Amino acid sequence: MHDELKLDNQICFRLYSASRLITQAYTPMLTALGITYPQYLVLMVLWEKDNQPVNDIARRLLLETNTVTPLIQRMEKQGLITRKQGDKDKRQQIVSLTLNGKEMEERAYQLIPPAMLGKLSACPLQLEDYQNLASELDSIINTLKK
Amino acid sequence: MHDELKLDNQICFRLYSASRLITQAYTPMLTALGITYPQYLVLMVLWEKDNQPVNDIARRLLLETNTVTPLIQRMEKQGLITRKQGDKDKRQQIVSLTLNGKEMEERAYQLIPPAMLGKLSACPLQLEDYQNLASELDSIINTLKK
DNA sequence: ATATATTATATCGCACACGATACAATGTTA
DNA sequence: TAACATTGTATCGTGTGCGATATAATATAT
Repeated sequence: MHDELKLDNQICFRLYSASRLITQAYTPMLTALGITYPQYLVLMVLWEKDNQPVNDIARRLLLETNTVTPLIQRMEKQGLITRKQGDKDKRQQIVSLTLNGKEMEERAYQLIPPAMLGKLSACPLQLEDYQNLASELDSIINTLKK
Repeated sequence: MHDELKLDNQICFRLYSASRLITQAYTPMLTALGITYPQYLVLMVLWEKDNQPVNDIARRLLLETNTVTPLIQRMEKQGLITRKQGDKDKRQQIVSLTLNGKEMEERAYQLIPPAMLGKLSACPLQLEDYQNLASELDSIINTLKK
């Protein structure tokens, strides 16, 4: 038995588990808003800057466009965003928030941060630990992203 | 614009991205072995302890059995594992490694750790940082898991 | 200007994740 | 022991992720 192949020695398994568990923790609040976690990510991108082409959204989220295209198609059906062909570049599809999509920001702000604080209140990590964690994750992300 | 809803302030988005990127980094080696990352996780569980029921594998990976069942069905088709009904409890399906599944451990050991070391060689994190990261992720995992 | 290469998006196929549900085997209780 | 609850696995439906491919629009090069 090689120690390198033990589950408990794998950073990757920890990342995979932590990512799934924290997404699961978001789910009840997101369900109340009628959205999924990746849809929430797209909304956050658009709340920061509206009217972006698919490509920019995908790059911001480090996702492929063939993941984002069906995602925003579902969001369009749900009335959260609209799409229109770009003016300068007719290949682009510019994604814009609907009123519904814009109003969801305030509801998310009221709902999600306090609920997540509650869910992580039993976690022994301090503010400093979270900052370290963020910095370590950024190192890994920057090393591995194209 | 609420700071709490900025993508760059989200630990969850970092976890989600780091998890995807590091899984992507594994993919070329796993493809060479003919398996996926979740299948690799199941193999690691069985390399540590063979002949386990579906439920124990799922619990070890913090996954639901309705995720693991189709996963091991595909692995059975590929000849990596076999399933047989439990003796004491006939509801259980005991999952066992085939010779092929057993032999993959040595191939994985030769292939994966050195390749991952290479891919992360440009990462500025030191051994101590990885240990901190593991510990911080464990805190989050233990807080959120059932 | 035209042939060629690149880019932006979309479609398809496959493998997860997971909520909801079904069902048989086991445990529990009156 | 008969009725009921629980447990272990499986099935189904939906929504990602992503490799492979297609297509139209744009950029580049000759």
